[in-house]
Amino acid sequence: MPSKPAKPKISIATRDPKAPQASAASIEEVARLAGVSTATVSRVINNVPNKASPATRERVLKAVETLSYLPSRAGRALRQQRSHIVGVLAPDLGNAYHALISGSIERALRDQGLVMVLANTGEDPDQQDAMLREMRALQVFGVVMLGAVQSPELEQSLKSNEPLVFVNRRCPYDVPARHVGIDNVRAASEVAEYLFSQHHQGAWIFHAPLKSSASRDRVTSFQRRFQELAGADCPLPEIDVSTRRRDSAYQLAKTHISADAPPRAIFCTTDEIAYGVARHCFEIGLSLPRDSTIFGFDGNPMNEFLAPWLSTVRSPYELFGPAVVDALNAFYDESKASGPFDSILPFEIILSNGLQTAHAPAEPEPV
Amino acid sequence: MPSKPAKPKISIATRDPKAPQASAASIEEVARLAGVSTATVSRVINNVPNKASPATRERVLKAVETLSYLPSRAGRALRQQRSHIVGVLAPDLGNAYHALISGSIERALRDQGLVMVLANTGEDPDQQDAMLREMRALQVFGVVMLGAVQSPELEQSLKSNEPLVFVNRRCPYDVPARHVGIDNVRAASEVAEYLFSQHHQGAWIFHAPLKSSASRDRVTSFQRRFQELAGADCPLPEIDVSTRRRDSAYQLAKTHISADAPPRAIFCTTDEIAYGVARHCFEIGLSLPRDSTIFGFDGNPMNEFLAPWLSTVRSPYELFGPAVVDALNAFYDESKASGPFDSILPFEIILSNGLQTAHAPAEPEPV
DNA sequence: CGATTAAGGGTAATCGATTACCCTGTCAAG
DNA sequence: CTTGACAGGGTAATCGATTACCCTTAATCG
Repeated sequence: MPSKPAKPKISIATRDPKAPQASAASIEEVARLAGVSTATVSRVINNVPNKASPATRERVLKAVETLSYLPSRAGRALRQQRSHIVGVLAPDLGNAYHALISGSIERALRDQGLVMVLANTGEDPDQQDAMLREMRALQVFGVVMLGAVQSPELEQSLKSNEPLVFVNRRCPYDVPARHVGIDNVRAASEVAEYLFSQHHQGAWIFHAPLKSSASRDRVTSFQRRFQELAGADCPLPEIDVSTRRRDSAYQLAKTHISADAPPRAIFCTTDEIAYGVARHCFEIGLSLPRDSTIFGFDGNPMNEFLAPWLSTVRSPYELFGPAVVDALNAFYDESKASGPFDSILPFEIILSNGLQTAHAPAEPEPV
Repeated sequence: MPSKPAKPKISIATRDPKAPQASAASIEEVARLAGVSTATVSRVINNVPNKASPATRERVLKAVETLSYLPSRAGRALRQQRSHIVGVLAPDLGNAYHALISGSIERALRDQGLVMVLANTGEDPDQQDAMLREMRALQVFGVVMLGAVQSPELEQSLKSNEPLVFVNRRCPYDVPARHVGIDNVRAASEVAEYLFSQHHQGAWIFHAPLKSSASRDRVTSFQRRFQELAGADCPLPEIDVSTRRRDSAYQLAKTHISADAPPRAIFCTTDEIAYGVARHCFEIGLSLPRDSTIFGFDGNPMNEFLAPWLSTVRSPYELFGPAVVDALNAFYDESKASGPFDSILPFEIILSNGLQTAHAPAEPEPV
């Protein structure tokens, strides 16, 4: 055999663009091949007990194998009035925190035979509403709200008791609703204790919009604990980064932080905000964490590589998926229907272990 | 009116966990309310021309509004043998590059009224196969392969001419297949030119597995161009990071790079790999980019904030979504069915503009 | 032995849309 | 006046599953 370039090990006949989509086998064909009715095939596939003898079962499974039969999701959903799809509504996949949690949720769903429809909502009520309607049209198994905002359809969904799980941020309406997240109050309190132990003088706070319960909890708990320790008149300047984006934080840091009197301690309610603040700090010649201790929230795994100067509260990303799936299943399990509505996951305080300094950017070199 | 705590502005009656899911209105009810047949309702909804007088149209739309009718996706999919779902198979949502591209694709799909099912495949052929089967069962509108690997079901999908679009990495089989990505060959060649202009002595290469066409193109093109400029005997040590993860790159950098003779130029085939290599460089006391020029690929937008020392080839994230949607639509458009199979997007060379140094990590401080 | 009960399995209704096919007017061209 | 063409709209088949209901057989119980 002459040696050939080996990259595509298996070669396929050239695709015929006009080849008809060989329509997949239906339950009818399986039934015919196995010599039983479609009812029996359905029962075998769905493991209905006492409805098929071992011999029949075997014949059906053999036919399924032969035809490589896959039940049509549409047929099933139409009849059962329920699909195996779970919608995940996330503010922004560009945010590592949301992307990681979505990833964790997807893996956990897959283990249950469910699939994830993922949508960016941009924290926009209209987009959130459009997607909630879409989820209804899909008759989803459940909806996961990663960073919900108030919106009419969300209200509607709550009223009709649709299977809804809120992640991280709690439900923006005052009704009982399932929730998965960390204990932001305790975490922020521990951060306050740590920062107080390092810098008794006070700390600056850069926070995301307070419409989010997570941001609120983090800010108020931090303030309360710090003032408990340092006295009520302790300065805790509060800067509202009106988005949750690093560039907004960067711009705000520019107007608030100057090299002559930099804050010795900075508490940011998310890592993203910390990145923006830190960028400015580096650009005015500060050295972190020597000149300022900066604390974030979320614990992006990338920090170890790119932001060793950042202390943060790490969320247990991999636990979110299973917890969300449990919360969804509870909607269909009579016995758990009124179980606990909150799933509080453990967090971890990560202290900066790297001393990293930056100088002002040089002029870009010409190509 | 007495002032009340204002957080949840709208209050909802306590949810009744046993409330029946008020089943949504069907096309039948709309037809009854409008006094027409379901056929007419369907035609109005789908804008079939010359099938409804303006008056009828109006009545139907009014009924749709009144009942807040939403067509069942399952009913539609069952009849049309095609859903409005697009599957996106990505190796890992924890990778910012994949997350950003998925986000862009989702937005573009939404603009077309399509929804995205997203799945992590972990570059595992078995998981990829399971998801490809799932996509068939869902009768998806199309499948987007972000980082495809060879697998039996993929072969099968290609053979049956399913609507498949490969992103970034080309199809791992040697058949015509639609592809969206940047011109890796040209990009790597330009990187080689730049690195040569800075450091004629040569460069080290850290690369992801060469099973990926993107990695192959980047490595071979870089080598070819650098050797054209520097001579064939120019040293270009090549280190295979067998995963595409930053921690693997970090470990390999540890065994290959020492402080006494660090490489003056390092070419990494992805930003993630560059992060791992850079971490080691920082830890042994190097200053980047002063001591080494390090080049990545992908252009994570976070670099501006967290890795200003990194030069990189930036992918136009926001262009991926529309390009992918175009490629998918081409499968259903007779006139475009045999159009160009490749959509090559522009890239941008980003040169490091920050000088940032790191010292070895300090002992973690006790809590 | 008769009456129950459980196992095994078939028949056909059902879910909610789309669409092929058919029918009725109207109007303009020839 | 006849003939088409076209607008407007209804009837019913169809997509592929699940499942309520029914039937037969065999085993069990008193």
